[in-house]
Amino acid sequence: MSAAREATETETLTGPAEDYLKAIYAIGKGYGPAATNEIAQRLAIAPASVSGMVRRLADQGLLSYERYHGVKLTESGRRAALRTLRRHRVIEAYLSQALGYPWDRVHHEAERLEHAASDELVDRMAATIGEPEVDPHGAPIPTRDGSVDETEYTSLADLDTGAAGVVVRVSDDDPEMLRYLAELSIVPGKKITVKSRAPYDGPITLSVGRQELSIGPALAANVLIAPLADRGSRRG
Amino acid sequence: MSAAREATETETLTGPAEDYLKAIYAIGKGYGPAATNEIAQRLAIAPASVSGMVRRLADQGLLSYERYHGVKLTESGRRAALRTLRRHRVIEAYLSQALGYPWDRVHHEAERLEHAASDELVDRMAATIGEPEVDPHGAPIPTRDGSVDETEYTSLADLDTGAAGVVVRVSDDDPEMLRYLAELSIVPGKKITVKSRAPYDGPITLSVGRQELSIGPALAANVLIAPLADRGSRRG
DNA sequence: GTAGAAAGTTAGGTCATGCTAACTTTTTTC
DNA sequence: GAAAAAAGTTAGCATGACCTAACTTTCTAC
Repeated sequence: MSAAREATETETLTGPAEDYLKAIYAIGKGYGPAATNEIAQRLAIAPASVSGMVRRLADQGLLSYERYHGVKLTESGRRAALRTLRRHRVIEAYLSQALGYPWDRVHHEAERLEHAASDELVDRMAATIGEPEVDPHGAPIPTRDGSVDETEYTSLADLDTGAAGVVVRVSDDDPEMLRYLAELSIVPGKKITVKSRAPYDGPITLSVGRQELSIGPALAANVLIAPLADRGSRRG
Repeated sequence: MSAAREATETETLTGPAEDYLKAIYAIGKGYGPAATNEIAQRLAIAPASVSGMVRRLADQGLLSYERYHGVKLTESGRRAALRTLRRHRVIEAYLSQALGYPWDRVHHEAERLEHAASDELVDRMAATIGEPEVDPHGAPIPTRDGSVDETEYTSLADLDTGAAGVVVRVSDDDPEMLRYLAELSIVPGKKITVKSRAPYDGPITLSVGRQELSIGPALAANVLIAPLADRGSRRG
């Protein structure tokens, strides 16, 4: 409706603008709407600040915006978000694999580098470590041409008692949590079975490898699982 | 004299501020004064813009400044400049050695990354490629604790006819020039002998390896040489 | 269906970084 | 040593990105 300027595609985005697009992408899972407050919270800024930036991004044709209602990425905004996401995740993977960066700190470093690294650098990094498909936390890396695996996984907090699955992804932004998860060896690729769940948001008891352990639901919510069919899984 | 705020050292500098410090360092070779116009020219901004930033940097105790006269880095400013310079050059070396980046483009990429990369990342890069002492253009890399090789070399434009020397360093910021120099194999480490010099800023004829070639003085000025003692150098 | 809560916006301010135009100071030149 | 040139500065403006405070709109609950 509004006369949004045609996005010139080559137009270079500022660091903060890229951060907004990433946040909006994350909230709406690529397509859905994002609320002002939620964007503000994710970026740790005041809601009032979001209104201004959102207008600028809308002017650039990166998102559609109607006052007092949420924003949605346009196709061009989605592509821009995915470019940044690709950078971020390739950088994370590279730092981890090529430079031995600890997995709890790659996110922080990548947050700054993603705005400075050229596409060529990111592509060279990806090539050097063998075109990875996921980052160190299991998040899928968008391809150069902007496609991503958008599979939605169940969180460990929602897995039924007795169910088993493989950890596919964990939240990436809390170093302390990441260190704890690594300690429990809850890392992408690990098989997990839910042994029991205490009621009233009580602890969830798991078996991971040959260990048995309990974690709170808040932590479990940060672990995404690809469920395994129950029947036939005789090997524990 | 002026009540400069004590530099808190950990205070984080903005990208532009780091660029100013680098420029001032380069102009004054670490210690000398830098003129407003020269800073402006190097950073490709208007002289009027320099006055403002210079005041801010002086307030932060990074440089000493007296109106209408040049600026000089303070000890703290010099350290900050060297930190940035170390980042820049380590990144250049890393891009070149670890990622196969062409030497004419590492400068441009490093210009942006140097403001985003953490010290930890830079140190890991340096360690990974074996703690290099120079960048791909031959510029010395400052150490972690802020010392640099400050040897001043003669430019190829100033070398006498008949004199020989080894290329130690070339300018890093003009990709086209770098490609041309590489073509002529005028690269750090190469031995060069000045065969003749045409008068009135005419071409300089060199022997490089088993080739003989002529270059203009403008290009020669961008090549720094460590002279070799003439006598005894029987092997050409 | 209206009152209060929640969400979102505008108004007005700040800071860093740049700009141009007009002015001042310093340097150079004869 | 005075006039012209060069160098440097201030004044005033713009932009991006943030802030708080005050206001408006929308949603929720009864």
